[in-house]
Amino acid sequence: MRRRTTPDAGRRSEASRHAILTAAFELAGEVGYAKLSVEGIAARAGVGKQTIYRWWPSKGAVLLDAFLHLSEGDGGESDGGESDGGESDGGGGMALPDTGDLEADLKLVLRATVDEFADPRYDRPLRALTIEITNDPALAARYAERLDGPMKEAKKARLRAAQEAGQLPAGLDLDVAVDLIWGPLLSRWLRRSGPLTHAYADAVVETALRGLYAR
Amino acid sequence: MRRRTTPDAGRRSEASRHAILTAAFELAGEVGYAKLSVEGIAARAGVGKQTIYRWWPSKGAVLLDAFLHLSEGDGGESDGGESDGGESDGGGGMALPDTGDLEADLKLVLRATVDEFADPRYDRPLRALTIEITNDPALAARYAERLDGPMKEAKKARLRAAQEAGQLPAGLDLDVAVDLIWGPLLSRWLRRSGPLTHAYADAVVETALRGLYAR
Amino acid sequence: MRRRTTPDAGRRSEASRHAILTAAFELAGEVGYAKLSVEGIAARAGVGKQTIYRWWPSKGAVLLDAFLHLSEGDGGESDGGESDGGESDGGGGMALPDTGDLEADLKLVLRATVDEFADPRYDRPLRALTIEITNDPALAARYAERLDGPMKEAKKARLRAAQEAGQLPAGLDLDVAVDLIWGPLLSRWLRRSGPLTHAYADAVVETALRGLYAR
Amino acid sequence: MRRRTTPDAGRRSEASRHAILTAAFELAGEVGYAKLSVEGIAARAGVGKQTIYRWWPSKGAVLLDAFLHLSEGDGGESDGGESDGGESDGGGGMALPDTGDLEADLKLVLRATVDEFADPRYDRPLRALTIEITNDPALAARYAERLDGPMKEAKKARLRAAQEAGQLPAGLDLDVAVDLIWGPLLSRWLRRSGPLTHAYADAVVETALRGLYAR
DNA sequence: TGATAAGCGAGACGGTACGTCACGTCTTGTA
DNA sequence: TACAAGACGTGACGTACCGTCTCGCTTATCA
Repeated sequence: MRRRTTPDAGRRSEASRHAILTAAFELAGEVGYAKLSVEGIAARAGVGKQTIYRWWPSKGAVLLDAFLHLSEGDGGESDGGESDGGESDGGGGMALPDTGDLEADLKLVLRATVDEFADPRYDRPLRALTIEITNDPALAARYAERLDGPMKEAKKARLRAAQEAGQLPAGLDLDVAVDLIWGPLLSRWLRRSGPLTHAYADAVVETALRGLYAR
Repeated sequence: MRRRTTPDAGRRSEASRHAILTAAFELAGEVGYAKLSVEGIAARAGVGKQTIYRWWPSKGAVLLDAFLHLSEGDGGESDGGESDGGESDGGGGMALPDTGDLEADLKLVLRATVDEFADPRYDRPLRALTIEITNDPALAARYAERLDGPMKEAKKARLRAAQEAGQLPAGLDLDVAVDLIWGPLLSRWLRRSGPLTHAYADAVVETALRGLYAR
Repeated sequence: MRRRTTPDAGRRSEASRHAILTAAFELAGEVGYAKLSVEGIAARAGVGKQTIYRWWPSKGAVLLDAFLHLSEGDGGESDGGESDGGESDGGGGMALPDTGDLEADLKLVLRATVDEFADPRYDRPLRALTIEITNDPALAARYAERLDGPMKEAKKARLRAAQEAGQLPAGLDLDVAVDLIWGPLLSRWLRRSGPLTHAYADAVVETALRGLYAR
Repeated sequence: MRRRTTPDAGRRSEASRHAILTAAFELAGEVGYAKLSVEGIAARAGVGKQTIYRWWPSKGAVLLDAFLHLSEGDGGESDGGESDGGESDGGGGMALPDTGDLEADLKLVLRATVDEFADPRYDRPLRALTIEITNDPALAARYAERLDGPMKEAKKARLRAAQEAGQLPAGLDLDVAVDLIWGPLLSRWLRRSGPLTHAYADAVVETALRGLYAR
């Protein structure tokens, strides 16, 4: 079901690739997931549909590459980098701020993410990508590897620094910790289950750090 | 010349309604969101497409009602409760277990949710519904009102009981607390960003209760 | 496939019947055959669809009765009936003009028919009826009996009068004669194969009377 | 964002075109006008509906091309003549028989047409086409140009030959003459207003030639 | 003179077909 | 050989009507 002969990447048109990724991201921002079509992307990019199908297995894969494209100078098929300081950018050599004040640093980052979610230009493409990932485990794996993974490493690195500074216990499971801080935001954003404000971001950070039991 | 008003619910066929909701839920479980079609639902339910379009504004609305239908004896357009002790069932007068041991109770509930997510029969319809909600604010609002809201109330009720028993501080923001406990699960489930196990559920509960700072 | 118990015509609503026939004729004139629907007729007449299906076997039957309705004071289910001096009106005891001058009389009648065909208010319903008849032999039979038959009798009566006056040969087949005079008009009208003018009507009459051979 | 211009006929699939025209004609013959659907034609032709809608503006246009297709080796969009010696075939370079005996020649042709009308395989498609033409002036124009026109020329050519041989008067309006001969047949066929026999054909020819007045 | 059954308006129902959109594949011609 | 262009078979969309089927609600006999 996939193309059988790997296309000659050497002949690949960089101009078309760039146009496609840009068009995909912009269209996702303008029309939303439901009306995002390969035909629309091809038309906006001034490209034949086949050029998309030749290089990407699905609409979601294009979208994922569009995010990768943004979060580096590019990076589509290169290596390395990824992701964001919020939910979509940052990555690679990217690191979370480290002023020594973990709580302040986390609030800064989460507030930035909240702002991102509030901008339809990012909110909609991000929702589109999230939906594709939700539906497609293969895409989710690639997302984890290329976008979320590096970002998660940056998050864990910041927590590990706090750990080493004695601000967090040595036995803390950093994967759980990261989920505890970023999971609430994500779930409220996706389901629109409540207002997504700086105050909420602050409250999540404070509560996650100190726990429900005590204050 | 066309009718604009709400159709006469008095003449509505209960048999068709039931068949549609059942078909929608089952099909979502069998074929997944991407291949879930109104035509497919109508065919499986033995119903004309128009009967779906007459009563529901979108595929997502059908799916939401299908969940409501499950979580009560029915209740599509009736009143009252709904929702679940995990993520999709439970509801109405439904309450979280209260043995006095908050941590154990929460672990029990989260483990049940984890199990639910592991069953494709629930995982897939739930993903489908989540995607629809992600795309459609109106549906999200109805979801919040009819399914998530009552569930959230049950969750907050359990936390409030703990608060009143002095196990949680009086000033705790219960909305944030609920997100802190259930958000991590949700985000890991949707993005498949890590294994979803009982151990993970336990770790989330423990960490959320005690906070990152201390162990 | 038709209703099994003859409805009680005694209880039949004359108001509804009238409204339906009027609506059918007017709608046919306004929207044309292609967009003429039973639902549309019912809506325009302020009548339930069932009331149409109860009394008529098809849309075409309604249309035929609408013409019958026009061509008498009414006459839908009564007897007698008949048609027109042109193509759609006239009828019952109706007779073609007889001034003694056959040629002039025929020209008068054919010119009137031409005028009728030029008025969309008659042209379109007439086309609609003709189409229904073309498709439905049973309807064609009823048309022949109720509308065209009486008209044809009137035409033949006029020709017979001429015959008796020695203007036409005794052996003339009047059915063929009628077709020869009215057929050309009909065919040019339906296929729009040429201009339909008074001059054309005159030429047809003259040529039919004298034949092609001689002038 | 949609294409408005004529699609690129250069890329058109001849196989699909042929299959569509054949299917349309056959289906019209089998199920009749009322049940002739674009979906049915597409299914029978093994073709997507869009391929029909891409190249034809209406069901009637397909049907017309199907007749054109038959009456030549093909000729859908090519040039040249077509049409029929009776009512649907013949055309182009086609000519009516000319033995020098006009009356006999015309009887021969009209009898052939009568036979054609008696065969459901031609009767039904012909009715379907006639209905479409009745409803659609644009289609009627194209019909006049491509099918009826060439046929009419052939008919007029035969009459002109008789004229030149002194069998018909020089001043005879050939358009009227053609209508006088073929109109009666057409109108009797469409409305089923009487038996359509060889005897009738003969009588029409004889009466048209000699006129009603004298014998 | 009141029950009773029909016709009636309304319109929901299971269907078929409409004409459109997008899918992913394939073909053609250009550079 | 990659590309733009776009036709193709496929299948779903959401809408319009089909003809059938209840629902109350008149209304007009007939017990």
